[in-house]
Amino acid sequence: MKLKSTNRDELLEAGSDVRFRQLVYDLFTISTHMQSVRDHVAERIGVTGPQYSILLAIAEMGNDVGVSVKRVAEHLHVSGAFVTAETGKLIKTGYLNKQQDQDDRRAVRLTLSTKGLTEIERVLPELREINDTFFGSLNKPEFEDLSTIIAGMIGGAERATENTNSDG
Amino acid sequence: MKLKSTNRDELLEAGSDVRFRQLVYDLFTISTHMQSVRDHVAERIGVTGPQYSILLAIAEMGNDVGVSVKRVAEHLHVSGAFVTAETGKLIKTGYLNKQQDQDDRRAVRLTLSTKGLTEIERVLPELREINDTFFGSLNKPEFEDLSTIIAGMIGGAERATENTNSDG
DNA sequence: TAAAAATAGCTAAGTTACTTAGCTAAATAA
DNA sequence: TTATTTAGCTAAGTAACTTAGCTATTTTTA
Repeated sequence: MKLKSTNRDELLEAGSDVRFRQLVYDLFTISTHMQSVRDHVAERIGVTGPQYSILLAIAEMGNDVGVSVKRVAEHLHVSGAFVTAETGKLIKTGYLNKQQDQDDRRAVRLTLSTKGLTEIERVLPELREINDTFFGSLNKPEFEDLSTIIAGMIGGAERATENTNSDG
Repeated sequence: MKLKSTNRDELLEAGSDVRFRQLVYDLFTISTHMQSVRDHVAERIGVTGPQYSILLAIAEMGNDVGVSVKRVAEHLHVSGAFVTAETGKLIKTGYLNKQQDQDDRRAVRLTLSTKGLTEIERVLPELREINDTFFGSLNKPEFEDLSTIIAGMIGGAERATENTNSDG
């Protein structure tokens, strides 16, 4: 079976794309494991995986002022409706607070509650341990190379998927 | 907000894990885009994303002899039941063939049908174009570094998730 | 400045991609 | 030979989303 999934010489070895395909497969595998970690940590603090992502997004993007549903949705690459639904649950279970944005009264300011903050902090030591195992193979230059290379790929990844939705 | 999601000095910059967290976030983003590509290519040949993964797994793992449900499930990190269900649909729609394994009559040998093979090949030129955009930022040494680093991470990723299921 | 268009969020309804549990049949180990 | 394990299948359920359509605002434009 000849599959040859790239034309670029840079990604071929002696004309073969075997290493390239292995890379794609490995990236999938890593991503699966990253999801498992996230789900595990989420479970520890009593929320689902996606809910944990939402809590973290708010923590990272500005828990002081609060974050809109839209910003969370864009950050996580999910629909606004989904964020509305899940943040609703997180409010009901006491992890989040929500206020109307006084500058734009259509919008909303989501912030972590004390419970939300506490729980995120409570799980941090375990998260660090897991991450240190997960990324244990990386030394400093590898970490830096990987960061740089992966960050550099985002643009291409976006461009590659742009024309991928709905056209002929 | 101090989150600090790793203890390892190698992953910190001036004590901050900002770059590390960005890496984790970027890996998630890349993986989302990879999924989009897969779903798009799948749609082109008339199957769902997971079904396309199954077809590819069989193509890669040995379409000549045929592949068991179990091997496909392990390769894709999904349950056997799911592979049974999806391959059932792929047989009904004519992309796959299934025979009993004569050496182990509990087991099964899945192979691509002519249609399955043809469709995979028909979409290859477009897949190559997409991949070349997606991975367009990589030059040869970057590709090699990335492949090596990511491959090296698999073990740690597995170890990190091992104790992540069900224990206290 | 009034009307038109765009934007933020919410609700309802649906879909997809899975999983677990329990079964049968065959293979392997005790 | 019996007990255990393994491969696959079926049935039932669930989590994680999506789209479409609505209302209330805000922004644009004519």
